[in-house]
Amino acid sequence: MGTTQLETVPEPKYWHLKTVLSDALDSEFAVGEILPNERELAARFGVARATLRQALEQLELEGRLQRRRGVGTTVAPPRVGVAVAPARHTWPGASGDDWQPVDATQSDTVPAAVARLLQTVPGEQVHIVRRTRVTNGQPVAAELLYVPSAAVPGHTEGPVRSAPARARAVLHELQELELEGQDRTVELGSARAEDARQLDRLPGAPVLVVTTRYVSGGRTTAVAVSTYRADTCRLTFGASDEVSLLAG
Amino acid sequence: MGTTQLETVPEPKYWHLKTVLSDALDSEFAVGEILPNERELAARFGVARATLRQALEQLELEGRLQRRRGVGTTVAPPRVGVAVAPARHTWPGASGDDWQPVDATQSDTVPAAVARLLQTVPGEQVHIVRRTRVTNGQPVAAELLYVPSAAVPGHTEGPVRSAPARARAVLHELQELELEGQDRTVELGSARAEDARQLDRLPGAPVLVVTTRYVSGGRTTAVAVSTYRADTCRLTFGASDEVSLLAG
DNA sequence: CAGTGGTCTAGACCACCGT
DNA sequence: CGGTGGTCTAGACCACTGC
Repeated sequence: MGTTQLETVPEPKYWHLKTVLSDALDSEFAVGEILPNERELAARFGVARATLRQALEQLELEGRLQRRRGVGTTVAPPRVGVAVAPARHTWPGASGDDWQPVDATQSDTVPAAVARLLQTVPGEQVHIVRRTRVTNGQPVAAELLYVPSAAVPGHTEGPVRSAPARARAVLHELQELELEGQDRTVELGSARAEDARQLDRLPGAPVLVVTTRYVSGGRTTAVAVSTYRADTCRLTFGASDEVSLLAG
Repeated sequence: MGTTQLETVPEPKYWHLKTVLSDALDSEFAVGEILPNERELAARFGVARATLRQALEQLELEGRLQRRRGVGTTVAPPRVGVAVAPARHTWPGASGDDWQPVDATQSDTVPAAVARLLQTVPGEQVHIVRRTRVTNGQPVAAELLYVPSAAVPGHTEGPVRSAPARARAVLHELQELELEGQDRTVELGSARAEDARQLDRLPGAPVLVVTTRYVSGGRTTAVAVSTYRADTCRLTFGASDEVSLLAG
């Protein structure tokens, strides 16, 4: 450094910091390694802690770092590729998907965006199935699946069952229907408090929200809203995961 | 409030603020309307400006707000649905896509991730085509398309052409090849300086990075890295856009 | 308990936009 | 030029983790 005369177009400090840290991560740190704490890093770079944190936040957003309160900041492993669109259209809960049913409830109020997709009227009963997706032992996604009760009029009123069993019952009924099509949207969101808990993140953490519409009998029969951890996930669409192809 | 006994788990102020602001946006503001400036809002809510900004940042991330330096904070329109995966596989630059070629260069160095996908060796020449995607007059995405020069050995050495013409030449050559397949990944990233300029955002702005692999002749023939504005875009995959279906 | 990251404050200055 | 959002500082306290 010395007498820095540079910065004709002053680059924000945190931006420059991010670059420096990023290079250091590539060359001097191994995955899982713990970085010095924020106060020390800030001192080492001669900036306020808030500025240092701005750089760390960006790197975390890009999946380079992982920070945990009370523990420290570690170097994150490369993002996991998670398959979102299987080769053939299938209902959620079809054999082979790696989602785990959590529970199921019934409600007559759903988010406005979901009601619009399902074309339900206010007050109409809808099953809400919660599921989790786990990859390599890490939770990567939480899902809420909305199915109008009218679409699956099965005899689910049997004896009291466990929460996962109720979820499985709804999913099982879906398989009976003919799936005519599906489409998806992906957008950025922030984790609601409940999702955050499931994903082992703080509320507000960045997530990729995948909304899937399932079409059967000429109408939207189910809507799944899946929230994936944006810091650790790379969503894959199409033929196959990059890794498996390169291995071939 | 009064003597708030609630909050056994105290909710952060900025989180609560975000909720309050979000509700206010729904009920009291119209799209495009300008909010009071940050200093005034902070005073009105009795918090430091930094705290207020934390809430605004989240709302901007979710596409509810739009902030511009020197101008102010406005209520954002709903996110635009942009089709990412067409019904049939096509090469980039096929007639009908709404990308605009910007320029094309040749280089022997590409990002490591791209080189891995293309299986190019260091030093191998690769065409790099820049394109922009514009929807409703707003730039929504910037793209870098990488094509190994060996894959398109056409006679592009003709007379000097304009930058867009060079780009079109490469794209045109691609159409001649048979496209055998493609797959995509979507992940969260932050805008590089150059992308940020094209997208009319500040560097580091959150973007959705779509990486498309085009397969021809049994190998990866092209890789497109498209960065979409995460604040304004909702990527759509599959049959069709939600809007067009609901309209039917 | 000590140490970590997360939240919050009250200020300052800068870069940018429109008038 | 005045007003906006963007950056930065130097502190403080809190919530969580692990020993």
